[in-house]
Amino acid sequence: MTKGRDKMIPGTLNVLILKCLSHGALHGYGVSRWIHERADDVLRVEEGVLYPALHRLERDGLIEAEWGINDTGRRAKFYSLTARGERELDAETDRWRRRSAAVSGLLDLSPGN
Amino acid sequence: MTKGRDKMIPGTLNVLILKCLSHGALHGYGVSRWIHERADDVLRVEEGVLYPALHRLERDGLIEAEWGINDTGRRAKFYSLTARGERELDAETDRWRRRSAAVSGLLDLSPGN
DNA sequence: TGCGTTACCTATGTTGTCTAGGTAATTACC
DNA sequence: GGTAATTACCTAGACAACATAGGTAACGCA
Repeated sequence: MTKGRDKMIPGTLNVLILKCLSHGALHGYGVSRWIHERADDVLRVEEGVLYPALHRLERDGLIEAEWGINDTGRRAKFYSLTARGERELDAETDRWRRRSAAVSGLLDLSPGN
Repeated sequence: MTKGRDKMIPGTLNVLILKCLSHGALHGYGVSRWIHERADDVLRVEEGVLYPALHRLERDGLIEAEWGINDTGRRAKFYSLTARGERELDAETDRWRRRSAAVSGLLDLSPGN
């Protein structure tokens, strides 16, 4: 139905952001590139989706932001995981594994049941 | 975050319904049970979610409905896949595999990258 | 000077899910 | 005979999230 490049699986963006930040603090633009590059172009986060998501996660206390300077001396807002964010990452990762396995299991059923 | 029983992964309900109907015509209530039982209680479709989804799929020409009688002589609306629905099932299944593999791949990355 | 990239942001529309109802017929139980 | 559970269908309203389409600004480079 959706033509062209793939976007996100709804409901997976938060956990992907948390996962990305578990490797260290990073700014929004970097998160977007991280997801896109490591997913081999299969997933892409539009900026109009990413920034609101970062703000929600910050509002919910799962990540926290701090203005800083990147490698090239440019100012950027660096996000990092809070303790709650780490716990949430673990919980949501488990949740994803359980549920995606269930979906894949159903889709793998052969026509004869 | 979400307590108790799991619900759907957003965006997967349509393809699961199509998959279910690929085993033969079935009424809405049966689709709901099929998903719930085969997913070992990991996924559950509430009726308030299922019926609107069936109506959307019918509106989009992916399934078609016909009133009939079930095993126990009770009247029920049986849904079956159209040709377009079958093609859509294949396309969406591929799409799911590609994207869920990407998500799982990211979540499986070890902390050191 | 102008383009591309990095970096951030918001607004609006649309869709989909969640919750919470409601109807009606049949079956099972007390 | 009454009532509860099950099967089977449906809608309405709220909310969250994604898609799209904008916009700002600073920097590097040709």
